[in-house]
Amino acid sequence: MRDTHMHPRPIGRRITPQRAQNRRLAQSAEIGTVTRAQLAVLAQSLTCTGLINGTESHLLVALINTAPAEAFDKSGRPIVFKSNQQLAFEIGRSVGRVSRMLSRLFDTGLITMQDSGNYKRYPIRNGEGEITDGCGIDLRILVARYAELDELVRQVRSEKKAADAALRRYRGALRNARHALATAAEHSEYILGRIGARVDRVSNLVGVAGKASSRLLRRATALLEWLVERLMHLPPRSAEAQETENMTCLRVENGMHRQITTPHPFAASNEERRSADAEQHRSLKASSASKWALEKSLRRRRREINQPRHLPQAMVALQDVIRAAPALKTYGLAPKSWADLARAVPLMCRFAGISEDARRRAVEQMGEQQAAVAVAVTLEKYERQDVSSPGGYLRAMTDRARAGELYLARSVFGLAARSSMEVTH
DNA sequence: GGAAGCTACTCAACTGTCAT
DNA sequence: ATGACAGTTGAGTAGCTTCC
Repeated sequence: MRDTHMHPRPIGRRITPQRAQNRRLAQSAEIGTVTRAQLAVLAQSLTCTGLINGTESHLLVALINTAPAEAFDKSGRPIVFKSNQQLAFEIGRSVGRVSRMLSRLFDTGLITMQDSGNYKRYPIRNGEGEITDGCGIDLRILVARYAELDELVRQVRSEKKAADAALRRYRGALRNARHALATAAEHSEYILGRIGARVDRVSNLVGVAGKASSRLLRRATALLEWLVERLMHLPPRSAEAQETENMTCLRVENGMHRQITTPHPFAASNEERRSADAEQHRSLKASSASKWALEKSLRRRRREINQPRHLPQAMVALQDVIRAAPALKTYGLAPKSWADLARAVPLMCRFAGISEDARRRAVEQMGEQQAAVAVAVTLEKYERQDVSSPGGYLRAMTDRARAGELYLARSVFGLAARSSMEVTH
């Protein structure tokens, strides 16, 4: 049955819980802690985080530059009263597009807006003519979120750098491996064929290198480098050296590691060619057991990229978490992967009022993924008013995790069941 | 003649939908 | 992703009518 109280067409800019929350956040901003120039630089950098696109960034920069620099001083009020028409003219887009982009920026929490009855933007001044408030585009939320957004930009940049480095190193390793195969004369056709097949297999598993995850690339690189070293008759690396390259864990985690005990797996003597080949087969078999396991783990990793990773302790799917915590949707969060959910943790904590310290401890104790689930559960319970102190609730969960008594899956499935009951009734 | 009230119109903003 | 269009809102304003 249709709700007769609902207007068929909502009039004016919609006020969602998230927008209301953003307004509250804007009011808590400490003006004077960030300059206009800093915000302009940040606004230009935000495109790399995926929060906004280029046009939205352009509009945001235009808004920041519209407010006088003094508006960001301690006694200032960074509120913009420019019309959509003027903004559209300045950024070379239509008025309708500007209106929509402002809504998007409002949703993303990069601006807030206070509309007047007739949508006109105007300042409210005190007796001395100073602007104390106004109906317009409020930039205070940028000041409030500056540290968080700046950190996000830095993080994304460093991840990109690491990903680029992994890509370059993988391409180099693949080139080296193929070159080593082409120039290696001292091995039999059979051995070269087998190693060549393994190089091809690694290359196929990685697929388009530019689209592969940096973790997958690093593992593939390590495998290729190992194959080259075997072709070059280099002695196996010491455990310490491997550890410094963050490789040890790769072998330990598959649980099938066999340490290479033969220092020179490929004998060179012509007289002993036959037996050496046999030895090579054996040593390749033995020493490559761990590497073969590594290839298997590469395949597994590839599957994990497309499918949600299961929690080590509780088999919870991302969809279960989303069903369990409709508050995520309420706040405009729609994680498509575990990484998305982990990235949303600072924002969720902000919405729930969970302190930085509580969040850090949860991540340290549970790991990013499980902590993200715990924070989502806390946010949902806070939204349902089941808990009055979300920070305390999260700390209690962290303590239970430390004691090995945290069963997040139960909470997730319980909340999901409650949500589906509420939907059906 | 001036004040008050009514009406029609303009303006600036929003959203939904459709086409490109 | 973007622009265009239709339909909506309420404040502001101009012009007209009515009343004192």
